[in-house]
Amino acid sequence: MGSMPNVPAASALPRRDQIRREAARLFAARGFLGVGVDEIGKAVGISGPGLYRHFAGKDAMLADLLIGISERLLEEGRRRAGGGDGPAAALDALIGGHVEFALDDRDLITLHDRELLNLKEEDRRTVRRLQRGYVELWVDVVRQAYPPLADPGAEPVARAAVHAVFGLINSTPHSLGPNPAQGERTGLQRDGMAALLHSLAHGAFAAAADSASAHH
Amino acid sequence: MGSMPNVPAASALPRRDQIRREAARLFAARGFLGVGVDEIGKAVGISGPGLYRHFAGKDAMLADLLIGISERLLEEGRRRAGGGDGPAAALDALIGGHVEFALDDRDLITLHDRELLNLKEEDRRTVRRLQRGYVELWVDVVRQAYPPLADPGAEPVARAAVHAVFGLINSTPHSLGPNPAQGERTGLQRDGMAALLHSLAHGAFAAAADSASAHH
DNA sequence: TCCCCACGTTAATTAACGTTAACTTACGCG
DNA sequence: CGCGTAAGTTAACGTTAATTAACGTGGGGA
Repeated sequence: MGSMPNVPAASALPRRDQIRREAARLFAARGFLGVGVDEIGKAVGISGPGLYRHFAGKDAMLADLLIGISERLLEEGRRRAGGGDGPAAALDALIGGHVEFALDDRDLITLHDRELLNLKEEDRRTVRRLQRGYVELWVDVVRQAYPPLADPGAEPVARAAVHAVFGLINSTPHSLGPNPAQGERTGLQRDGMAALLHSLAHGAFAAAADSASAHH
Repeated sequence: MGSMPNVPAASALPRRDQIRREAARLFAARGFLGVGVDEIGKAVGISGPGLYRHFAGKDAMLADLLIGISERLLEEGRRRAGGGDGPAAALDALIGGHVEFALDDRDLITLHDRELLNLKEEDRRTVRRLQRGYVELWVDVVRQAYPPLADPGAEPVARAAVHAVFGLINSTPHSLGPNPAQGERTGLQRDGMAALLHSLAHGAFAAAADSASAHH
């Protein structure tokens, strides 16, 4: 217990992270219940129950992935929202961060709202608490950036708009083929898609603000 | 074979439709692989293998649901797009139809892009063909309604925007609680949500058009 | 040198699930 | 009246999957 001889340096990535990556890929491709532990094991070069040296079980892998991504989103969101260049810049930073995430960690984004129901109650509550915090962060920033949404009666509108924009940005897994290899498939490479999603998000929020100011 | 004595009229809904509804509800709540046939049976008042009198198997139920919804979407989409009052009205009608669908058939919308991977190859191809047709319909109408998107180079932008707007509208299952009982929970009842989603969709398309005209 | 522990392996256990078989019941029709 | 068929029932079968047990191995301190 008094030594830390752990400097892998060989396969560049600790076993645990390697398992995380492959599990995320497989879960995203065929669903949590659709992939067996043997399959995950084979993907990292060990076989089946060997995984239990690194994770308490299949459930624990999913929980680790979902909690991890939720924490990263919230943390990075807080960092970006606190950029201190005014609400408009903060919203821009939030959108940019979420878009980056959706484009670069497609597997996790997919799992994030697809496999919540396969978590045990406690982990599900943890993830939901983090998600709620992330949504609140966005709602606050959006309402500052678009004054019509700051009206107390417009709070549900702002919240719904935030959820809708998440759906919009998270739709990229469906828009691009399942392979992140080359980005040249249907036209529109990564950066173009990022810019477009950014515009769409802004357009949606602006429309929400118009809608709110017209309604009252 | 020469008689049609089938006028149920008792439970208002033929068994087959009752099974469809409960299966959709359960699949949406816990995932296709997460619910057993016994559970579906119990939900309709018969037990387990009795379902095999109405469907060839669990897979067949899912296939029926996904093909059914895809056909309905495409058919209704074509009807609405052909309203003949110009491209702007056509797009409006398309958006309205999809929003109605997302609000009134939440379970099916959820399954539609969540359980495609649990279909057998042939059924999956069928669903994808229908989905592709639906997307093409939208892309055509959007490009007519927003001239900057009609530029040949803007076709991928239009397509991506359509996918993103689907994600936006389909996000309603996450926005509302799991219970469609009363609509008064977080504020924003059904019609308000419908109007908001409509505005957001338009805002997103307008932004896509701006983006495309700025880029060229 | 020895031994401990991280990291694997294969075999066994247990539970669940989809599907089929065999059998029952009610009822519309010739 | 009698019979065929639609619609169920329960029991049994075969598979698959997650987890646990029991066992192996190799390398780094004391």
